[in-house]
Amino acid sequence: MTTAARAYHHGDLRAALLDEAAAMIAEGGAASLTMRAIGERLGVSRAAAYRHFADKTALLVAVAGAGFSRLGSRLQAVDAGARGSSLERLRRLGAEYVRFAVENPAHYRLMYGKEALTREDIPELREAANAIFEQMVAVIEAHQRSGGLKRQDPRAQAYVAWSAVHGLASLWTEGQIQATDDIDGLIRQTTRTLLDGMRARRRGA
Amino acid sequence: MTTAARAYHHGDLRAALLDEAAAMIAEGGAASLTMRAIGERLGVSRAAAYRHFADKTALLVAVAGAGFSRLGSRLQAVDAGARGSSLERLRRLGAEYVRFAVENPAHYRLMYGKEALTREDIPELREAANAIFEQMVAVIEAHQRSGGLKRQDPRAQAYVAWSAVHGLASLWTEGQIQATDDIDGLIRQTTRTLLDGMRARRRGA
DNA sequence: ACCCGAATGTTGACAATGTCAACACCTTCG
DNA sequence: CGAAGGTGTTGACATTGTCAACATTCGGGT
Repeated sequence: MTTAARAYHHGDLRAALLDEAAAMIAEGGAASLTMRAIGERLGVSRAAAYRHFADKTALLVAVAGAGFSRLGSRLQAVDAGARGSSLERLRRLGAEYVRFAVENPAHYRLMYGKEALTREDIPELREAANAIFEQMVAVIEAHQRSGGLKRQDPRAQAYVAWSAVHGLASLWTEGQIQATDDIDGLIRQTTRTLLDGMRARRRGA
Repeated sequence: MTTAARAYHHGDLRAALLDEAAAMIAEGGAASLTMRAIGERLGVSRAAAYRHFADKTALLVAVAGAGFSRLGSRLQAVDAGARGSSLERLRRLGAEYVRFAVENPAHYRLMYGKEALTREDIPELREAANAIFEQMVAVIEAHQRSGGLKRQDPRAQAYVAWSAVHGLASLWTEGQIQATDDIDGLIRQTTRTLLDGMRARRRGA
């Protein structure tokens, strides 16, 4: 069966490829991942990977997909174990998003940067990214209902929120933010500013 | 002299290369730009470009650099011709930033996405990106003084603002935002929300 | 236990690409 | 006008993604 865990020649090449690919990307960026090199590192031949992935893009897509899963899980975990005020819970969620990127910069870049992959639309990744987005929409809708947030189109508001956290994550992973800066402080300030602009108010605009 | 406009064999290959490279990137992404293809399109041989750029990366860096210049000019122009309230002027500035990205998606990706280039740090681009950032810092400082914005570390506040606009720009250029969405509305909502979170208030935080 | 088809893995080969070296051409300047 | 250097060309090579042909191993049916 094509499912997954098997023990043939190598043991479980497919899983090993995913792991190694992620490792190589983390070490030297997506560019350093070559089909020949990954084979060598795993002690198989250059073409071995083609028995498990149609081409290099497919491998990268799979790695990115795994990243989306992990990110989704982390967000869900934080949301589940949330306590404190509505806004503070939201803030933690945003912070967790950025933290994922900070901890897995190369992986995050792969997930959201088309450049490494082909320029074609890859449905699998679009769906994975979309799932993350829908997660955000749902949370925001909930907090709108509970009165913490302004009542606006939840999708639009989710895009705004996503922009803020993705922007910070992206700037960081691209090395645009001076390394000397205090990223945790920045995460805090970004999420706070964002939510301050999104929260429901009694008076003025 | 190595300066610029000359009229040798080709005319002005260097400039032509920059133009054509930008065009190719806009058409088919950075991946579609190959040294051989650009030569062919310009009617020169594959190695001709090497008389003007050390390698492919150098060409890409130059193109990206030109992008930073254009972006800087646009921001400056908007800032110069600003009218309206302090916050509205800032908002327009942010909107212009995103609009640049929306109008030049591939170019913007090249400018801020390391992936297309080598993973090494390219001082020239770091400086160019930094110049844009400093521009933001200066504007934000000014608006803090004039009382429109909260008084916080201007650099940190600039990072927050940059995150918001870059995030939106980035999500858009990466195709993460459904094409059916109203990008102008989104730009407006994002910049408004951001500034609402950044602005000085009379009462409670 | 044995055989067969499918699943895996290997090697050889090819095309595309970045890049360098050797060579040719044109311009400018003394 | 001739030398020097700037500019462009061609030939060649290493790297890489990928496919085809071939080899090996696993699992199941007899």
